Amino acid sequence: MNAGPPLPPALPDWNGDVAAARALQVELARRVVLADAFPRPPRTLAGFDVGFEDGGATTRAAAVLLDADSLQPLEAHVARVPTRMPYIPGLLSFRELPALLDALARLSRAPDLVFVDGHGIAHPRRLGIAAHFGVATGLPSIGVAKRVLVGEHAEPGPVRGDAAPLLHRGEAIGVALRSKPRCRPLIVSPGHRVSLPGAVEQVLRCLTRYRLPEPTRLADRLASRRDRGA
DNA sequence: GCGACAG
DNA sequence: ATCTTGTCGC
Repeated sequence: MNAGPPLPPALPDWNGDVAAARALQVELARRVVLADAFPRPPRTLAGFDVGFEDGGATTRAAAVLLDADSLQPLEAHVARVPTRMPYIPGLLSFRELPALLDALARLSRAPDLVFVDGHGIAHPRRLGIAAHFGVATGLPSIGVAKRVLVGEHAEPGPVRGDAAPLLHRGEAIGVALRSKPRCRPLIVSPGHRVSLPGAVEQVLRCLTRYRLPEPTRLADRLASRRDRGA
């Protein structure tokens, strides 16, 4: 194996110490691998997203497993856990990861590639929720966010597939990708065991008629309560 | 000191 | 994220 140094505690109980949480992110970010290390092409994909109930007291996470070729869902699960921490920009993963891991455990098999709603390395310390999820589980992951957290980018062209690099402190940390005409671009960034070009390539492969790629779109519907049966 | 700020 | 109806546009 190639385990490398053991992982620092990924989810310490929240005690309000923002500085300590940030320091842990810097430590975990060192474990992120930005090279494509997943089955190519992948056979199964998984999409993850989080929502809240009871005025935020309960965190609800959705996990959807899909066939990579047909993009059809194979399994869908929802996990509910008590919310332990408030939302703090830059520390999102500490708040949402517990629920996501619970949802992941419900899948009957491990996916070849994971898509998480939120950023990968397009984060102040390069550890957005998708990257944290990847390092914590060892699974290849990609971050698909609807808005920028850090960095700047030019307006991408109007055609699906047009992209503009997201830059931060001289680094290309992601891409603003036009996934659908007349819609704000998605911010795609590598999570773990995926390169930036690889992340964009895989997201493009999952686009149909909507703004979000299928894995994240399906998880989004389950997590956000507007999953009107059928 | 004044904004910005994933979900 | 969530609170919320109808409405403008393709």
